[in-house]
Amino acid sequence: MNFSGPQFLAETCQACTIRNRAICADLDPQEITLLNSIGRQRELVAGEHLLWEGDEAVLVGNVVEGMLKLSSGTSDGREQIVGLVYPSDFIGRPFGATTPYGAEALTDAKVCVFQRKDFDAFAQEHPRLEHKLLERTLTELDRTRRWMVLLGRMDAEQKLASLLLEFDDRLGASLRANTETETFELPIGRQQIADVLGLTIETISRQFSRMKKAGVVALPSRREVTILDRPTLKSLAG
Amino acid sequence: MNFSGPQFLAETCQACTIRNRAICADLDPQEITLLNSIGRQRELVAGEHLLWEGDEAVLVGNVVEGMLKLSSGTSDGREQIVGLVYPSDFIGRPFGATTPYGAEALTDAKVCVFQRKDFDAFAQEHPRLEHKLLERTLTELDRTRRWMVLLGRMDAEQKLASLLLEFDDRLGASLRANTETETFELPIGRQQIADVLGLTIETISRQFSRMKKAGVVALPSRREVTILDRPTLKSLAG
DNA sequence: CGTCTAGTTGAATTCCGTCAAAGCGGGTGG
DNA sequence: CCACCCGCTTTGACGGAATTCAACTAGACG
Repeated sequence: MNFSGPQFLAETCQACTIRNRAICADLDPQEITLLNSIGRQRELVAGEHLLWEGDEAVLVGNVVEGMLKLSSGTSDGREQIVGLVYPSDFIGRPFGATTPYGAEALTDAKVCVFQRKDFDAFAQEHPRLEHKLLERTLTELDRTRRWMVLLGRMDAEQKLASLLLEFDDRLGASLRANTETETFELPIGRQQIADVLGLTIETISRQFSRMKKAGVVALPSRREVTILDRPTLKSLAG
Repeated sequence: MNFSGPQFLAETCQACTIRNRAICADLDPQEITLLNSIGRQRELVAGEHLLWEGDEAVLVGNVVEGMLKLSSGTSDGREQIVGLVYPSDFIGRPFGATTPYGAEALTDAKVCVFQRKDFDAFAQEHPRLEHKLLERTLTELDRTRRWMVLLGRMDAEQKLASLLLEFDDRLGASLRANTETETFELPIGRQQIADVLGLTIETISRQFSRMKKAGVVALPSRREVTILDRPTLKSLAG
């Protein structure tokens, strides 16, 4: 089955939920059609890899739905998550030989993918696209550097509080059960929270328990968090 | 005194030592002249700030000589260095409202600076420049993410060993006393090494002492390091 | 020669990691 | 429908690595 015909995908693009937030925003209809002709939608199930660390960089894309993690392994087999990728975020390494980190779906996900060399060529000829990509990359670099402060200078409590606030912010309306409550669904399990924050699963668990006992959050289920006392949570985040 | 006349700077650019490594490489003579007309050279003494964290982003530039650090402070007054900037590296935050971290000269330095809005406008009209900047930003993002693995998952010994190897690599010929020895000059003091690695000055000092005692490095002076046993140092870095 | 800053070293403490065991919950098969 | 199982999470006890606090030392500079 081949979905890469311009016709089919042009329609997909029109209906695309991230159409005006992703890097393809601002392209004119003709450019969109052209971009369509080189890309295709790909569905990932939770746990499926899109990119493997160290592989040749063959794919780039845009996340349409779901969440992915970017991660890098250490020599002793542990892992550090170096980025979380949300809908409308760009993924992959254009203009480079190898992918310096793996990308794995955390939830079922939908990604609009391109062969890197097709994308590179297209980008070179469409400065507006490159400009969007540049802005996005600069923003991502800022975010990554803020994260470095977290990894380098914060204790376990500050790290977890910060992450919960970030989830609450970035998942926003999309994954929140409804707009009235302060409850949201965690996109990742305890082990991966640990891998994001540079801690162990036991430390995460203990910090959750402490926050629960202190009445700052409630944990209706393993994958849900309710913020009971936002000001305190913010102060814990430092 | 005004150095911003096209004439003067056009000549400066021709003689620029980083001319073919920085983002201005690949521009044609006409573009260079134009770029000159909006930029100027600025000399910094060690310790001088080029950008303040949180300030409005007014400046961007290229480092010509010397080294700078990018850093972000924590609420309790400690600091995390989020990037080291070497000659030919780009510095500052184009297309953004505020500078998310401070930039301070570690050594006396020479920087080719532009008003951000002038640079933004120029970049928008010169896709080749934006492309260079994009490549550079992508590379910087990769480097930053590798650093996250270091901050999140390595112990003090691995962190310091990794940093020494990076210095040895990146300072290369430029700051190395001479090409035959394994000695190089540290661009930063103990406190700032600690701020790079997310550790304290005491821990850095102890790790240096351990490596010295183990015969892996020698420390001819506070600011010099000699690598005596590179294979072991590499294995310490993990 | 004294002062000042940067770095080193030591002792006590704290936080987090490690190891181990038990608890929970969702799914499957009897 | 229930019992069992498996993976994930929680909790506890302990040890170790890094921080903290504090005293001391080495150079640099007047």
